[in-house]
Amino acid sequence: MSTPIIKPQTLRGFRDFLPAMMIPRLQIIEAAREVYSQYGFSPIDTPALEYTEILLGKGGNETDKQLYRFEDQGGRDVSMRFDLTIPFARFAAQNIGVLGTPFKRYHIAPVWRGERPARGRFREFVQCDFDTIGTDSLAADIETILVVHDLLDKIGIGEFTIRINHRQLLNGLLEQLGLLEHSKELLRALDKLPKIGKEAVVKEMVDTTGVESGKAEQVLKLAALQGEPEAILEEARSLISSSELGQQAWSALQEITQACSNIGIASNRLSLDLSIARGLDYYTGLIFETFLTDLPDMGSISSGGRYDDLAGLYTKQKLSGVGGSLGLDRLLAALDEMKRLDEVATTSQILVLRFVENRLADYQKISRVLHQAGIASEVYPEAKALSKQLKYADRKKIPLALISGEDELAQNVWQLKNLRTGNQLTVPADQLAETVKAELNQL
RNA sequence: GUGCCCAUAGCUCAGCUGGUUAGAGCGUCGGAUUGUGAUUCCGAAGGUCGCGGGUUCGAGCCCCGUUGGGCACCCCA
Repeated sequence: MSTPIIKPQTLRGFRDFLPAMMIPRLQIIEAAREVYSQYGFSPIDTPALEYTEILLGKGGNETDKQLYRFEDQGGRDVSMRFDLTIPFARFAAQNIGVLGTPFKRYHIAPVWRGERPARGRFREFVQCDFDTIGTDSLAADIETILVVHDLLDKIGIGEFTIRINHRQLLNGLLEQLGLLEHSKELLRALDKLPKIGKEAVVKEMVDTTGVESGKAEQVLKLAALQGEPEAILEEARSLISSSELGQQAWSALQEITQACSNIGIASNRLSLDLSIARGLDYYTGLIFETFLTDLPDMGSISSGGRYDDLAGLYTKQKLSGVGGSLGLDRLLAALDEMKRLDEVATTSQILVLRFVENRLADYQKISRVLHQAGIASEVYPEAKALSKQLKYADRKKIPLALISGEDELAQNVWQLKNLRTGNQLTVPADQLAETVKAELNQL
């Protein structure tokens, strides 16, 4: 009787990452780090676990946040973070004294939510957040849009649209209509506009708040505006004219859209969409979501906005800010579906074949020479038939192979084979690194 | 958390109204080819039909539960 084996399985909504998925994953993280750094955001990290009271704050309950919550070995009530913003609020409250303002950070890390998994939705996923806190300047709002734009552009995910809106514009409208007290329900209904349509939204508004359907339709009138940002703003002007907050929001949106346009953001990539409401209640100003043109139903792959009191729960110091988040795993699910992921199974650029068994040292030595020249090289471990070794390179999609037996070793030359083209060159040892580099550049 | 659909070899799937030893393609491994891969040819391995229970003379197929996946609500990256 052998020992019964334990069924290997991962938890629902949790996943393994094979090299073919992990390599593009790291490429995106690398792209995000580059763009964030270029704009002056600094990296930080925080613990995966926090005191539950920190994460729950005042509003919201445990099931609302879909928390993984438990008691630790010391009897503390702890939970796994469900986003990076709340931990950042705690972090800022605790550390802003030594950091100073304005403070710009980025944070790339996994978060956990015990919600039902679906397409592009997992229980463990990585967010790539960036925020600027300690300034009310619209410069930071504009920069936030630029960062999202540059990052998605760099990743090469195809066409996308960043849809922006402003919380106070909606509130201004509600104020003018005398509906401010119902803003939460109304905004939640409004958020569903693209999905369920105008009539259903009006119905939900009436059902949940008891407002007259005529007023609900007026809310929709603003949200349903389509077209160029300038035109929409022009239309919206009169709808919020009696609200001071609304007018401020209006000016902010105008400044943001104009700045983006002047800076050179393509007009199809930034649109004003007054139906965007965002579920999260801490947003108070600019809000945005980003959709892929080819896969709009994947949901927003990057979203964020401005808040005027990030850390009010944890400190008396008022910290306003603006930021965004890129959903790495949702983005990867989209890339996967669009068949835009490279089929790469290794990072090696060249495979050194172990042709002659007792010449291993020569093969490892040349591999190190390549490493020192910045080339990713590996030596096949066994002196199997060359066809087997080449097949390994094939499967891993390694583009080059280095083949040398006794004859070449005696002459101090190497056979460099390009596995994509089948071409083969005889290269003297001292020219190998540069020849390999030249070959790689041509791929 | 509620409702619905799905689960057969590493992958994609076939398997008739429940009826003997469960199949294919691709992949893997070995060989044709002891100095050259992704083509071709030959051969092999690999499944307690997700798991547990029930109905039945008999279950991959029917019923219940459970785990995992998908879709719609909900929420969101």
